Amino acid sequence: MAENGTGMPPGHGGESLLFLTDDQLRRGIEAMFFAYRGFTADPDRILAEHAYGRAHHRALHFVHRSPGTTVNNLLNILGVTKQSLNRVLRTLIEDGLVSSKVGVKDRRERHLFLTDAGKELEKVLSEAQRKRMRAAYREAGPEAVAGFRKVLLEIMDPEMRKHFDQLKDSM
Amino acid sequence: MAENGTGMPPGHGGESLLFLTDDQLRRGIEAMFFAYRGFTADPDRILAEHAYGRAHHRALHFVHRSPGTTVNNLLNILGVTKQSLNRVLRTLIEDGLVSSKVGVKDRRERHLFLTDAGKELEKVLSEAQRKRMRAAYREAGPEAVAGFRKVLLEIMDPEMRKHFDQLKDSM
DNA sequence: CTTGGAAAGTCAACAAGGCTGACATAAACT
DNA sequence: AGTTTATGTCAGCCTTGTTGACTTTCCAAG
Repeated sequence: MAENGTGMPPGHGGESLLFLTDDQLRRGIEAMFFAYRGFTADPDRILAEHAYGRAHHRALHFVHRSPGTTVNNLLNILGVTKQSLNRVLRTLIEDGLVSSKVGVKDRRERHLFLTDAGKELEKVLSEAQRKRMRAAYREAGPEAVAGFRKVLLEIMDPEMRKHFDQLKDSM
Repeated sequence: MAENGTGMPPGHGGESLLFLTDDQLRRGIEAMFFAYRGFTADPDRILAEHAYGRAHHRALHFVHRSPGTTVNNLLNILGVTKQSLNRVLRTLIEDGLVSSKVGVKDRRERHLFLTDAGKELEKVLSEAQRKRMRAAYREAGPEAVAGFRKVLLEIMDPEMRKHFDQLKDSM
């Protein structure tokens, strides 16, 4: 036992592989768990006031991010079934936060946009979330932030990484 | 408009606050979202084979981490209601993965332990999760990992941070 | 010693948000 | 004309969260 997870005996590897020990990895896993709770806490509180959930927030975020995106594209980004997404999208459309427009080139497709009310809520939600991230970034400093981003990129599934990189273009 | 989120006009602040722009923060938020999906993907697959969910994984993790912990302590760490936790705990106990022992000092309390079967499953789950984290850490390098941990700490709610730090002691 | 209250468990009911399967429609492609 | 694709919708199921009400056990303070 006393497995260090590096596949090498402890004490070997001159480049100091101590950050790859099982204990260090376990701490990172726990940090991700606790941090994600904080990450979603502020938007969750606001959403609850509007009788919405995290699923609505995600839809608002990505429609805001890629105005005119199709339902299918959103499906791939969010990684849920169309039935799940549709339920959320339908309420957002009914409530006048999202508008759905038939495609011009391919009229089977629906292109999604935020209405003014949708932009309003998205802004409130994202500003609450950014506020916490901004404070965290400021405390941690630019180099820590660079490392943070670097590790997160590596944790992603390749397909999710692809979506993440594609969003970059429209920034 | 063109709000940069720093509360300062763009171009000011000699210490390069570019990493605090709203766009940078938004990228960080998206990275967290996509990365968390990857973070949970491997355990989720294994759990599905056993007809368990993420809630079972969390319970197994923290009971493993703090053997003999009480239900109440677990409640605080996980941040759910006792009814939610109880449902999960009950199935784990019925399935012989967790054992619950009446406290000696305070006999109202139940102290939770993993059985051999519970330790087995916890190991499979955590090794799957660590495998991905290990690869990510290795790719990103020790300095990035330090930054990653630093930012995650800052994102946590103070109360969650407290729990996180308390776990450290028993490591 | 009695009683108040904390810790834990249980039952019931409900909601969000995942899932599958089946089916409809419209439009594009071959 | 027939097939595939994009979308929407209905029905039903599961997990995991919630609230509220109630019981049992048992420590501890009056």
